[in-house]
Amino acid sequence: MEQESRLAGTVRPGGRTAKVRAAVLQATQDELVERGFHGLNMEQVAARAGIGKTTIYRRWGTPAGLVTELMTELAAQSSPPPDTGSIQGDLEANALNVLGAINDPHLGATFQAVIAAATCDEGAARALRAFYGRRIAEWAKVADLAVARGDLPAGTDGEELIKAVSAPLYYRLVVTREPVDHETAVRSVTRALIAARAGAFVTGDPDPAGPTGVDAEGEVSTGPASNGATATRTTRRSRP
Amino acid sequence: MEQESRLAGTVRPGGRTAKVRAAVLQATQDELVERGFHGLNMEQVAARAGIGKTTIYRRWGTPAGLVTELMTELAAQSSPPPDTGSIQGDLEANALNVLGAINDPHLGATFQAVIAAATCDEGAARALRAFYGRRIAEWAKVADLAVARGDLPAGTDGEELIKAVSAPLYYRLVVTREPVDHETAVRSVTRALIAARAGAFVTGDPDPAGPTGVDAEGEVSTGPASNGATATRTTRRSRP
DNA sequence: GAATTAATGGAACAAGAGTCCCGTTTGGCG
DNA sequence: CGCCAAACGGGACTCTTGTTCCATTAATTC
Repeated sequence: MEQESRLAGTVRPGGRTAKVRAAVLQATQDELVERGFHGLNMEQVAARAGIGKTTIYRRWGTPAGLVTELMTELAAQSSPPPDTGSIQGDLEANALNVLGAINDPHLGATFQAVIAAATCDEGAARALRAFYGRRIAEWAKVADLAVARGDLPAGTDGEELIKAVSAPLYYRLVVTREPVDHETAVRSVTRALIAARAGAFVTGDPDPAGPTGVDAEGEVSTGPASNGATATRTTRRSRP
Repeated sequence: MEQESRLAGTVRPGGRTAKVRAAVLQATQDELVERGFHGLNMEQVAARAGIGKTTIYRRWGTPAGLVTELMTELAAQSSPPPDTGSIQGDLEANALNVLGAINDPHLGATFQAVIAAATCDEGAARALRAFYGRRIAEWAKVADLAVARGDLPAGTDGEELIKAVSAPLYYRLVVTREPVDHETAVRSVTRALIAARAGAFVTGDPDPAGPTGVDAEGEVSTGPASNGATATRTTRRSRP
């Protein structure tokens, strides 16, 4: 079950351990590309890495553990946001960065694996949150710069904006499972930017554009039943 | 939660078979809520449903198979979009519908399970695409109505708009794994609507607002390989 | 470069998941 | 009502997955 799971060369970072780790992570990634997360097999990974399976179990415990460390590893390699000088350019850089990651065979497989792992393993979920928390916070800076330049309304929530740019891409990757292409990425930027310029990302202000006012307070309750805002509703209960 | 779901396609839709099916799907859902997808155990489901495990294996084969059928079942129960009379109200109804599904213990667990299953099982992936394809197409009609009323620019792509409203919610559910609340839903509507009114969802027109022109092709590079539009999905079946 | 000790590897072992066989039950139909 | 085919159930069986034990290897320390 739960092993020591001492992460990356904690105690003895010496050459052998590091080599084992590298070989295992590499094998894990290759296996993910070929068979996906659910096909990830500890014994198979061990064989591929040329490592005894005892070692794999001892250090990583489960497939989710392997994937979690792989994600941690990738997190360390993520590129910092460039400052292209325009918020448009920066957001596009972000979108294309995500696009590239999603469509890269290795990275795409890894992300999907971690997402899958996170639905069942708390460690993977933490790694995922940590990764995106950091990444989003980092990219949010470009929005702050834009605000400082006067390119965006004061008070714009940078993190929300970055999320808004990325969301449609991941949504397609994971939920609707459509191919995600360059145009999707660019459009996502355009749409988010329009909303941002209109002040829709200003903190604590859900109702920026007068006529588009949100009257909210529909309150949801009843399971999946729809329950909106204005006018008539055909409230229908689906089966809980 | 006694579902009398009878949907078959089976050769013998008679009483016993249907009861077995209902019991198994119910047990599956309960197990998903308690243990998640990766904890889904065929033997456990069989025991809980009071059904021989041979039957489970024979009819559904794998955990992914169980989850896939569960999703198909839920798809049949999804509620149709209301026509609230305003695009704002309709989109909010959609967002709250999604919100309710995500936050419902049973539905939320099921969605996450199917999403996880879809990353490795082609059947689950198909079911997922089918479900959202239908759902989105159905809700897209409210956008068409809005266009007819003059509430939205002519040529607005309804499906894209619906996706834009849902994406941030699923993104939070699956990727950043933050709680998804009412405000998130409402803001998602606001933002999408602003972009829609500005024409950002008009088909084949990625550059509606002049000054917000997209110069694209900046190409990002760094870190994760960037890659124009190569949609490589690596899904693979588990076992027969 | 010898001692010390963490880390690894291999093989046997235990647990469980998935399959198979075959007898029993049930629904459809004349 | 009685027959037949389809579906179910139980239990034995097999193969995969995960664990344990202990000898071996190699990094660190002095």
